Amino acid sequence: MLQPSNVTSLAERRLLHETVVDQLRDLIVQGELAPETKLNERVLAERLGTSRTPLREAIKFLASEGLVELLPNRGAVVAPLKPEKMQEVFVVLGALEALAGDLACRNAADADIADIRALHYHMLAHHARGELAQYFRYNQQIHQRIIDCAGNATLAQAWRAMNAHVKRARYLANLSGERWDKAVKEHEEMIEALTRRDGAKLQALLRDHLANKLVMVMEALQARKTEAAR
Amino acid sequence: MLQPSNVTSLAERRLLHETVVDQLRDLIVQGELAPETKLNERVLAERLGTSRTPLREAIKFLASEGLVELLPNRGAVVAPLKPEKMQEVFVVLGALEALAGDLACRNAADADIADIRALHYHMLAHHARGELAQYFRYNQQIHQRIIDCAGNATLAQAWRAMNAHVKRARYLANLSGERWDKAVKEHEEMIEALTRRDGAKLQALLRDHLANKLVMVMEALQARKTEAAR
DNA sequence: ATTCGATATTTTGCATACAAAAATCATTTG
DNA sequence: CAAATGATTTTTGTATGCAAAATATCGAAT
Repeated sequence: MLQPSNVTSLAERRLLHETVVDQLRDLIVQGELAPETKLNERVLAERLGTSRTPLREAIKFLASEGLVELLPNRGAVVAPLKPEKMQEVFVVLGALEALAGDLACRNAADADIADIRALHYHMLAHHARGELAQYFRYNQQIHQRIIDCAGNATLAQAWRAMNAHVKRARYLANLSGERWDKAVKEHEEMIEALTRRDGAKLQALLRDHLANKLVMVMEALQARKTEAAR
Repeated sequence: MLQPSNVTSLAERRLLHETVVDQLRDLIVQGELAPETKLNERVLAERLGTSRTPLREAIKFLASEGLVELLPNRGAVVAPLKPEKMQEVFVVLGALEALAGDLACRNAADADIADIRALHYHMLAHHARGELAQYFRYNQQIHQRIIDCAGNATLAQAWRAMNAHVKRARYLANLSGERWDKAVKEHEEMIEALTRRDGAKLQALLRDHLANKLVMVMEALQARKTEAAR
């Protein structure tokens, strides 16, 4: 007889360290912990309901992802959100997404493409209603699904790490109507290329899409900077 | 008055945790700790001359790089060296190196290219003498330098993480004379393209070069597998 | 008032302690 | 003799302790 109650036994067992990693990553990506915030171990450990040891392990883990910076004998800070870093991240992310797009065109099942198309229509709906937060959610899901369709877990992991940095910048990108429309149009073309399984085209579209995204993020960062200077 | 003795103060101060990360990474990459070896904390800490705390932090750090796997409540093991994983890594590495090659052709200083060319000749010399270990050393240095010339620290870090996996497989790749000659020839063309600053060409060459490297690694893995099966 | 310096406090980095889980081993039982 | 069971040991995961480094505080001197 099968053991239906047992299927989750291994997956469920989460280490405190991992939940701390996820919580802390969320805090950073959501901007709850602003860039360059000092991570006080005692305070943070209390806030997350653990002791310093698992928290320190989590900090080391996130340091490897580049979300926090370690300062010898001075603890750790949330990684600064520098324009130069953003440029670098977008260049790498462009290469990874382009690769993923190409692979997805070869490997995706028809059902996967249908799913992505469905997500796309959801996104269109939220765009039409001007619902930015939900638009972003579906947008992220679409990109995530394209990566997953590439069928390369190593690529997916590298992408996630890079994308975390982009997500962090997202909350300060106030999409102007014009830019938003353009982004949607680009998505339209991407879905088309994916449906036609035109890898070369999708690759190019993803590159352009990310390049435009970078421009928006850079403008937002510039705006934040001038705002901070006044 | 200036404080000339102070210039190294910040850089020099290394955390025990970091030296442990480096030591442990080396042990894994060099194959001293074989794939799937269980990492006993007490034993390893003693071997590296520290306590369990910094060791555990190092393990978490390397887990993020994918060199060790965490097993809930069962510690950690050196990441297995699976053919599927290798394929994935090489695909991603191909995209990263191609990108780096393209960027290097734009951004490298003439002096950098001259340096790389010099490394290339060193490598040729060791190839001619059949000195495999030294050949590998210069080979790695050349690839590293190309990445560096791209002028993208984020790219460089992502590359290093991927490359660690490849390095790990290297020690079991018994270069046959024929394959070795071919690899050298490919390097010859790469240097040429870089000198001409032909980014598109270098990109393509790097892709092919890595694809061939993958074939060699896969054969070696296959050989090891059949050997283990007897 | 500002800067410097000594002292007190906090915080980090590492080691150790302790409880819970896993692994091992011996014993028993079918 | 193999499998199962239970006790024992080992190992992991987390908390805590302690020394060293960094930071803050306060007062004195220019």
